[in-house]
Amino acid sequence: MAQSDTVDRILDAAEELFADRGFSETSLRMITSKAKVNLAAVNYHFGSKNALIHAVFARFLTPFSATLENAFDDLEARCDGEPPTLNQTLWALTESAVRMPQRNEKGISIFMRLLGLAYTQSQGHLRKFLEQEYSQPFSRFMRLLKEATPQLSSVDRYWRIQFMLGATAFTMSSSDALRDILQNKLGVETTVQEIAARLVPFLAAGMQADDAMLVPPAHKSSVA
Amino acid sequence: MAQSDTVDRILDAAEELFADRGFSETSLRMITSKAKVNLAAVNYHFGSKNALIHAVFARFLTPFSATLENAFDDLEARCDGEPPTLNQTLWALTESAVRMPQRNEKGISIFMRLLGLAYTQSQGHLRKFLEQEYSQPFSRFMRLLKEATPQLSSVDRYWRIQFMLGATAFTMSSSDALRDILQNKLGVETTVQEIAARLVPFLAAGMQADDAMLVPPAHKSSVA
DNA sequence: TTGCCGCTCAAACGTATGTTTCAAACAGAC
DNA sequence: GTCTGTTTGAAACATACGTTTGAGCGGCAA
Repeated sequence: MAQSDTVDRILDAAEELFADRGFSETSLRMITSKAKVNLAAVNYHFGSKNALIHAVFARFLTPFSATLENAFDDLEARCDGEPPTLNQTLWALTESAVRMPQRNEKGISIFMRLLGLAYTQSQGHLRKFLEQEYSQPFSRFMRLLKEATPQLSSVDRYWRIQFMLGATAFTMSSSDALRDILQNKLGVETTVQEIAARLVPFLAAGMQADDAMLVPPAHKSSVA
Repeated sequence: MAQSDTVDRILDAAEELFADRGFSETSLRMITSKAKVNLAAVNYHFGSKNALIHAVFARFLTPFSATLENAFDDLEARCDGEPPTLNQTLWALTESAVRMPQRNEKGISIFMRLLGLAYTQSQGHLRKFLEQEYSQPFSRFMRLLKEATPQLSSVDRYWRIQFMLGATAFTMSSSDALRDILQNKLGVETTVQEIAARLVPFLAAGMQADDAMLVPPAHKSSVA
């Protein structure tokens, strides 16, 4: 009761502050005062700030990676030997993300923004932690992508996967701000699910673009 | 002589360190010791750390935005009234970036990584600075995108532009790391030009994807 | 030469950070 | 109630940061 309350309050506050401001821009004092918890509690329960960062990620990444494995299991079972298509694979991923139980209404966008920060703010320890902790579902996703795009060379596929990651992490990480802008400019409401629904076709199309065009087009030519 | 030497040495060191480690993770003491310059020189010549960050961006962004305006002028002149195509617009942008005179061999990737960080590390002051300093070429680019994709609804176009920005900023902001990984895994060397050459077709294809697919594929729809 | 001004330098300042300490409060078992 | 191990609390610690200070240097005009 006492422990888990404090621990969870710290995790909640840290999660939100990290997502808002980044890791090194968020101090332990901000976290503990937002969580209404004593400063020393962080080091007592987690050991260090870096370990707290890891715990924040583990709290949502561990159940998510389990959900994702199940989704991949289902998908491969349904496909019965045939490799799943690119669209199926991408949808399995996004549906797993969207279906994760949310702690609050901002849940999924915090989730996404943290993932984006993890890749972006080159915190060596975090990268190492994520790699050795969650390599399995990641590798599996990569394998599915590979089987779904046999026409691509390894190098092309590698870069296009980075492009997908970037579009996803970036968009999701600032989806709140972007949604607000859209609301103000065009008077349109948008849910995270709708953003995902727009993102997936974009990614799939990019992933499957003709890879012939490795030099700038001659000046007149254009995409039909 | 004395002044410009110190100023440039500071800018060079800051540029490289910022690109390597981010802004708040880079201290003035790291910068001045790398530049072999006294600590106080930064505040003397630039006024503050934030002003130094602005100066680093201004040094390459000002000539770049001039180059870009010229490229857009040329493009629109060549098209003679017709709106430039999406590919032409994207290539005008990337070629302007790639052709910028480089200070050293890492020039362009530092340039790219800094731009990525600018979007990613939500440093309020930087964003404000860039917006009010370089809004013109940015707006022009947006207008060209709009004219090149008349088939898209405003909302679709809005989100796809965010996807493009994300893929670009994210990839560029970690292009060094990604290049290293690729080098180790597949033993392939990659230049920034080649990354750009892979990125543009990806973006163009995503931008022009069929926008029909706004729900997951049929089998077993799960988002209730 | 003298005086001045732009610049550099070592040192210090005030503040904020992550972490540690140790006493007090607490809970549950006996 | 007493003991025991766990959790909290206020305070301090050492360190790093951005910034400021004031003395000193060097070239150059008068």
